[in-house]
Amino acid sequence: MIDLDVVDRKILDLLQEDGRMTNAELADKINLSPSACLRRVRRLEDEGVIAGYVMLLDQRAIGRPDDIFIEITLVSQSQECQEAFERAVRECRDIMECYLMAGEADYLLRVAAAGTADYERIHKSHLSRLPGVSRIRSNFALRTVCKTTAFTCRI
Amino acid sequence: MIDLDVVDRKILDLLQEDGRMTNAELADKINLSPSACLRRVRRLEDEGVIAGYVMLLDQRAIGRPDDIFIEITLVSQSQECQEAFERAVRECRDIMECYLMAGEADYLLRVAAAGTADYERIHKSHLSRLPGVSRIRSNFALRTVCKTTAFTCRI
DNA sequence: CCTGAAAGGGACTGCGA
DNA sequence: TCGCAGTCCCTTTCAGG
Repeated sequence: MIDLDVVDRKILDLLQEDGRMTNAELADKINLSPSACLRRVRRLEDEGVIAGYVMLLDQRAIGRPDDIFIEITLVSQSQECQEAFERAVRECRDIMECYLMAGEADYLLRVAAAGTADYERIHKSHLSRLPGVSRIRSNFALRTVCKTTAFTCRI
Repeated sequence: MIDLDVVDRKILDLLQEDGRMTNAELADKINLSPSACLRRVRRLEDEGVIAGYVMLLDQRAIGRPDDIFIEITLVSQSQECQEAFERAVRECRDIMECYLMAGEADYLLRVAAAGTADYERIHKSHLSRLPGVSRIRSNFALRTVCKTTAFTCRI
């Protein structure tokens, strides 16, 4: 576990909000010279604190506004069964997230779809064909209340 | 709904993978001049296709490796009840996502915690104090099988 | 750990096609 | 739309404290 000082936290907060902020602007906001600022950012990247930088698409604008959460139960929790299922999940580009769960269902998935008709297609051609599935339960999200990729770096 | 040509899709694919790629490198990869490339990126930003650029933190490295999915049922689905609940949710920095759901539970939340003890703290001091809650059901994720912020721009 | 200087490269704009 | 060319700013490294 890496320890982060106040300046590191400020850097992380700012870059979580704007991943393309220039080093010069970042340095200015934390009152540090650009070279010192860059060295800290590189250190955070090298240490693995910073996982990466990404562009986010607007789900609506690209025509996939709907989120569906899917609980999946497997016929068996054997290692082979899980591995086969997970391999297939990772290859399906409609599945945005997948978690192995404690509790009732074995897996929780999030799929992004273009309405119910598109979800039916995804269900038919992908989800129902995932190996070792015994039960699928789909839950539609009506609206996203909030969503963030940013963690609060408590100072 | 905006129509995106093949070049736009390539731009979106590349920037979703690396949000800090320089315009010069991006232009090179799509075989376009930097000025033409930059113009397209700006158009995609202005049109709202690109929602933004963010840095991603490694949940493990910052000491919050655990994801908990929480189904919440309200005492009433009246508009006031929903609004009060959602306002409180948006102010809680431990809640990473919240969706209004169709189906059994009213809301689905994701919380990032530092182990079960930390989740107990979050549950006690935040979740159980959210207004109008009748039932809370917590589901721990044992492992993240896959997770992406990137949509496939089918070419 | 920091600052500052210097070189090299990128971002952005205006113009002609 | 594109590409080109010019200007300005940023990135990055290195020397020195």
